Amino acid sequence: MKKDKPKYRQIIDAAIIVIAENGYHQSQVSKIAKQAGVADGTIYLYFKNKEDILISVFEEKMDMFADNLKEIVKEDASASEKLYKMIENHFTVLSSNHHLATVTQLELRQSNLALRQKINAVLKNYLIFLDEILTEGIENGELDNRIDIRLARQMVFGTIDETTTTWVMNEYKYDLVNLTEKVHRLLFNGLKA
Amino acid sequence: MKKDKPKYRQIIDAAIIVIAENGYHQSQVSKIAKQAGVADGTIYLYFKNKEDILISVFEEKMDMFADNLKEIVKEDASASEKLYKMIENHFTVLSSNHHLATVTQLELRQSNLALRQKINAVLKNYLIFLDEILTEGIENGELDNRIDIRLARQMVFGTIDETTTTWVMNEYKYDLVNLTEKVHRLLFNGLKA
Amino acid sequence: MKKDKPKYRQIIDAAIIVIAENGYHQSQVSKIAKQAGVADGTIYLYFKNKEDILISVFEEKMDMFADNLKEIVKEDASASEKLYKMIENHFTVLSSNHHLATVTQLELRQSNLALRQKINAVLKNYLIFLDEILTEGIENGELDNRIDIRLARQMVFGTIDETTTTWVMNEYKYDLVNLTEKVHRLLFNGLKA
Amino acid sequence: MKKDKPKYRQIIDAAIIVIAENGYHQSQVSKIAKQAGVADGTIYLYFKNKEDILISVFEEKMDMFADNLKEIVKEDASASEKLYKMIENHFTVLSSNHHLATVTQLELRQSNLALRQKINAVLKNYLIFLDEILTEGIENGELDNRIDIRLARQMVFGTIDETTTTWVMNEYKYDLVNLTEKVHRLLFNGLKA
DNA sequence: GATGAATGAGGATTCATTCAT
DNA sequence: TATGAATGAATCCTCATTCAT
Repeated sequence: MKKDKPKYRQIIDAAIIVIAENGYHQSQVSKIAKQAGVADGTIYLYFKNKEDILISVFEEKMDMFADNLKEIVKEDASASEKLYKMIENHFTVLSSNHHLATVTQLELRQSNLALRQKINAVLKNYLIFLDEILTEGIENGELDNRIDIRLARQMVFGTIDETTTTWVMNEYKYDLVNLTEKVHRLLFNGLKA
Repeated sequence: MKKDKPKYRQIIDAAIIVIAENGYHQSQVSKIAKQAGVADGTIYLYFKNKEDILISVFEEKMDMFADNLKEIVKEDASASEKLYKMIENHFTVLSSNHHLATVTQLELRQSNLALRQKINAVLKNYLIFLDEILTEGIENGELDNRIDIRLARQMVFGTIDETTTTWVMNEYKYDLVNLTEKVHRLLFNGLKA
Repeated sequence: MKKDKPKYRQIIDAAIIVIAENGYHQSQVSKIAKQAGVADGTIYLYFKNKEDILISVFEEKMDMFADNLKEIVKEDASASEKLYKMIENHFTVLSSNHHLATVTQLELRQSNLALRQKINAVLKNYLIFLDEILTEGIENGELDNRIDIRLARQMVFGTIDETTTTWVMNEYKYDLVNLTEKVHRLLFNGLKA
Repeated sequence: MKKDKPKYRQIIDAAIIVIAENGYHQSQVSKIAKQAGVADGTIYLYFKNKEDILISVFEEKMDMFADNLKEIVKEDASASEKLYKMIENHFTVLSSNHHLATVTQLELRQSNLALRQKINAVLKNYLIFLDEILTEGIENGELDNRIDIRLARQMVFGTIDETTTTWVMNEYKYDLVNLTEKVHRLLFNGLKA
């Protein structure tokens, strides 16, 4: 499996650094190769093309979010608590890796539509778990049963995403994790029964 | 004033059509010129460069949103009603112009960071009016005085934006304006006292 | 018409020189542009792509052969005389332009199959006139009526071509036109009644 | 001797198959290695470089032609008969191996000049025997003593070659060996006393 | 003001060859 | 002998912008 070889991760990590530091349009394959300490051609032993590197960056990192979220969903807790943990996890992961935050919130969005659609497919995994939290909350009477799951998901994701993007655009100059409680309150108030 | 000359608007309108139909990365200056019925060089008599065309597209159209919103804010109505009208206006304008919706929600986001930052500056105008609604609502006791205005604004804008983008990505196949009430309820519940 | 503009011919002529002097595989577009005294991009205002330059080189020059041959065919002369003039014309044109001879006999044959097939299509024009000479000669009893036109054409063209290629590979060190008479005798003996 | 080891022939045979099926420009060393069932690196234990493989392909197969021709020359027969057998042999060998015919008539000609010059050196062996037939024929009065041996050789070889190439380009859809008699008549008529 | 021909910088990708194992 | 992962040089084409007319 290519993904288990050390060079695969080396290149993924190099891509995040290069994109964060140079911007999407200034991240040539040769720059990524240099940062990864491999030859240009080596990139193509592990990735089909440049786009494939970018999708892989997203997949690898999104899996981390999804895995964490999966754990959270499994826990024995209220929907409110799970939502809280989800927001906290999202903010914590990105707070601890500014490069990754820049890449996901700003740079990757400059990619073409085809790539963005693939990225959205990856996002689906994440949103499935969010849907579970919402469904569960409605069933146990904690959330308003008149809410439309799809819209609710868009509110939650849109708010988290917009909050994170604003934080990145303000160059991380305030503490993102500190906002968890307020964001949670806004969102939960909107959803609760 | 260049903006008042007919060719200025011709080019702006051509740009929206070309970008919506061909995608951001396939919208060469020569294509826009052809659609506008002018020579390539003429573009540069009205716009500094290509980026300037795109910013102007956004400015022109955003002004329409902002102007509408300004009227809404001035009305004698509750914060809830104003929020409702704002969402409704946003959805109505984009519903009536799919080209414009595609351009603002998908295509323009593929532009580089510099352009996106300028677009954000334009957005500020819009968000200022949103802030007014929120501030007013807090002052008259309609909204929870513990809410953080900035976060609230991000929730409102993030939700509207995410909802619109999802609608565009689903190729307008359901009615966006119909969602106004549900979106309003979700948001207002999150904000109310 | 692009073909009538001076830059079109400038580029064609530059291509012949560059290919003859550097070989097919060392004839980069930028080299041709430099030789032609235009920018790289200008090439693409006149030619679809690199292959199109090469096909055009062949077309332009082959037309010269075909035009001359057309005149010869029209003359009031025996098949033997027409064949003689055809060989003489072929040898004379290439003798007077060593660059062109190198390009058609050696370099252009290194191109890929697709290009060679297009070149063959161009050759058809030339061979049609050759067929006319042969048919006429059979009809007036000058040539053996048992000959297969297609094979005869292949003998004539194959011999002329092989003779020319050998001359180019020997670096033009003997006089090609001087061989006309001997080549004509060999071929005509093979064909005559 | 490397040539006697089984892998040497394996690689030669693999090269013919790969080139015939994929075309010269799509016949990467790795593809030939795979077809031969060896590792890429192994190729370089038997051949100096890629060009060396191609020359060897030609050498091996040309030797077959030359060996056959040698036998023909030795026979006690007229020049006319020997010429007939030579043409017949040439057509028969290539008719029975379409892969080889495609490779020698079309694909190998796409190689660079250096390779083609080496191929010509290999051809010399073949042409020496042809020269012998011609010299003998002149000496015994069968052929016209005014013919130029070099030109005669070019006519014979050019005609055979052009006939074969046309047959390959027409995708072997008629019988090449059937043309022997007609080709022989054309050529011999050109040469006879 | 208007034109459109000309410019030229910039980058993803392939593949023959090597060499440590 | 045999392997195959790694190397890195090399090039066609696009398109925003200019400027002579």
